[in-house]
Amino acid sequence: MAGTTPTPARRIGAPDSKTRARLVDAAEELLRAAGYAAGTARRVGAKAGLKAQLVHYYFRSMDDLFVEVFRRRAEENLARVERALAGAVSLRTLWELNADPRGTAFSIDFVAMAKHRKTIRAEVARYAERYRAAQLQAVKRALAASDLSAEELPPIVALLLMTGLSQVLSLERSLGVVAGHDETVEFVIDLIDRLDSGSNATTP
Amino acid sequence: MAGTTPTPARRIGAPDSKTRARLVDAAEELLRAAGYAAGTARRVGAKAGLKAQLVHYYFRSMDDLFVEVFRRRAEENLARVERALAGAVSLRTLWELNADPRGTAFSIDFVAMAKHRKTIRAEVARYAERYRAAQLQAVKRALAASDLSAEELPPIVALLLMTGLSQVLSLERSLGVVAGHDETVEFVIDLIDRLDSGSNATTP
DNA sequence: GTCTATACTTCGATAGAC
DNA sequence: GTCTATCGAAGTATAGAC
Repeated sequence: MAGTTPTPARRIGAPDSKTRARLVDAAEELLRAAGYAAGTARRVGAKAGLKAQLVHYYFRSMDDLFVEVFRRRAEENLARVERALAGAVSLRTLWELNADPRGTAFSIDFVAMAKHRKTIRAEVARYAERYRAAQLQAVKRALAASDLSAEELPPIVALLLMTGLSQVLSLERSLGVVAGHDETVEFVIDLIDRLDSGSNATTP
Repeated sequence: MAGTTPTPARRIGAPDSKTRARLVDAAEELLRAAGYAAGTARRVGAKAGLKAQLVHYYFRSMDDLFVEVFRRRAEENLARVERALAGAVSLRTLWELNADPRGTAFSIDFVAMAKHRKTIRAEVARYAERYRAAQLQAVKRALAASDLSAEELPPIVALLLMTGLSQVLSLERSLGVVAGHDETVEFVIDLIDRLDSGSNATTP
């Protein structure tokens, strides 16, 4: 994984430069507000109040910049989630972490990008795996505290259902399609609470 | 809804032109293979073996072309689904329709586009609503045939869970992240089959 | 009705000035 | 170590030739 860059022909700015950080900020804001098609060096520069060429001084390519944007947000997100899941945790907490729009909304563009740019795909996949692993541990613990056995509801199934649901809700919301959302969320939270409190006798 | 175009300043080619259809084909193929960032007039033209300028003769803008690509595929999909859901239908059939990658894989790019281009968003949202409505009818009928009441599992909840799950599976698959997928699919299909056959006594 | 020559804007990237 | 002047390629769109 370390021999990917053949010979760095061009000089690249210091990783801890303040200017560099400003560019990453600007790029993130731009991607969030206007999607990845708007992620051009010129626009990033303009947004940061800097010359566009600086982008290419601090980043070998636009993809490198995008990866940096993603990585910074991803690490922050992971840290937040791992912190929240450190101790004993309820399914309710997990649900709310997943429903937090900070992750999803903005990552749709990255998933779209990931489909055809391998450096980005690698980054997104690595993050997805770490995120999944952290959550799975928490789901396992939460379900162990309920009176549902792992055969009745395997943790990975519960997790994928929750993840899928919050993703589809967030995605539809971004389209303005929200029919049935409230009802569904209410139902699921109710179900989750019953599992958390350890009595699921009548639950389908 | 009909007065959107102020004054068509430029001449536009006939909607039933054979050349036009070739361009739509090329664009669809390109989007599928290389994502929406590759959807440029020059590339579409090249792929179709035609001059790039023809794209602008047949479509007022690139967005118009994308809308056309989406609409054509969406209508085809809807027809296919409505046909499949016409008669009595099982949850299993519904699940398999949803899991069909023909829809999802390629629509991620459109959802990403939709977030920031309003003509595309309108088209995608309209499709999402029609698709949802068709499926919801089918879920209602399928669940009515099971021995689960609408309070125990509201149709919209079942539908959003299924949709979310197949979306998240497809999305992760595109990243190469597939841990737990097989197990989850097996579990869900098993659950679905039990519901379809009308005996869910022991189901969580 | 169909296509092309052309305009002009914006792109990523680099070589070289400070 | 930091930034800028500049390049060639690629982008959308139109006006006008067939």
